[in-house]
Amino acid sequence: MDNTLKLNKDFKRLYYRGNCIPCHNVVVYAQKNKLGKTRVGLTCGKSVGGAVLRNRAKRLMRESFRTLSPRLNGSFDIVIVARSRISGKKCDEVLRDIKYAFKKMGIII
RNA sequence: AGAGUAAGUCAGACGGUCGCGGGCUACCGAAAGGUAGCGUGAGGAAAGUCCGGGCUUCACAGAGCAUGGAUGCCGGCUAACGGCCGGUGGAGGCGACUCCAAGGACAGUGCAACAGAAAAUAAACGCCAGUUUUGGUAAGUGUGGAAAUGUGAGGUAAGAGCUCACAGGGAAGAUGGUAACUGAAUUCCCGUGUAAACCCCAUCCGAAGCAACAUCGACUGCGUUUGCCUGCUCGGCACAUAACGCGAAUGAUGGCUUGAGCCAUAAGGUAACUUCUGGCCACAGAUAGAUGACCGUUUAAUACAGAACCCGGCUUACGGCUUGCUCUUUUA
RNA sequence: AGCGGGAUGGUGUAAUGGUAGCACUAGUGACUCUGACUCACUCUGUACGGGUUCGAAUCCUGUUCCCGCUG
Repeated sequence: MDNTLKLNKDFKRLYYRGNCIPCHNVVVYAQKNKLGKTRVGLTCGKSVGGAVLRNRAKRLMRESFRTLSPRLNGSFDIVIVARSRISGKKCDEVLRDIKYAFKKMGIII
């Protein structure tokens, strides 16, 4: 992972201006940037569950982004939000959702 | 076989491919850092934040009183505790066993709705004597959570622990025990409950919390020194430059993990626990917060659940396995 | 993470340990030619689990949920 989004204002900018693709388990916001590297932020609200479930969801999202990252087409700011349905899901299903969203936005080829 | 009760233990392991945090070593690099190798990386509750302690800052000569808070049978253990162990007393269970905020109602104040004569200085109805308001008396009176020792006999004008027997309770305290307590002889019949109401007694307690706090640099702000308004004081203005001090907010680094530590043996103790000797540190230290994905083998390995300054407890959530003991039923 | 406060009908809000009250809402009836207003009646309760007490919304304790402060 190249870089992470940390500031609240970056998240707000993406929620306001970025393209939004909701899937079954996650919601993906994305926007092109001119930094030359891709930055990703993961959020996981309290509605997902306790600390164990939230950590698990973040790991699944991070892993699926890692498997997709060699196929990136340019540099983007991406925010992935976990929905409450993600608890108990396997890596395959999360990966499928993120892949579908990325393809639709043209992030990966 | 079923039901129950108590204690203990585990929380997956191994191999392969990719990936993440910290440490050590080597090499490259001016440095930041990078590469390679080695080894390591969540719990029994990490949770709730309910107690206690360490650590840090602030306050503080010392002692006492008052106010406030906490605890409350006895002995022991512990750094300390509201914790643990052993006992005493009480409650529950056929039993194994479990549970108990368990001091004081002869210091004082309060409360006890409704019902009931009366809820605490008992006497309204009643009974008896006497005769028109006086004495004696407490047997009886739909209540209530609680009613003034209970039952029987004697006794009497009527009655009454007034007397006796049995039962109950209080005082007293032999004996045993470190103590809580146990409760023999003797003696008395003596006005309720509530302290998780205020309170009294005994013991303990300064406050806040790692987002504490310390260090560093930069920006900006304020104050003083300085100049001017004016001879002085107060006040106001200027800070372009220099020095010193302070600080709400901001950033970075430290605090940060070796500790009342873990393991094994032996000894003391009923036990909690303590001590000796040896060994280990290969026992997490992240900072938007690291443990994952896929495949295979095996297994009882599934549930509850993720460290955030650190320890000792308590409480709550929850899967499996083992062992001791108790009760019931059936068979031999 | 560290602290502090709270939970009462559908909503808002009272209540010294002793019958849980008020307003709005909802329902039924009356009034009216009909509706509204008004009047009468009714329904719906102390977050959950234990304990102290004769008796807990209240006192004590555990759990759940919500809110606030520090950032």
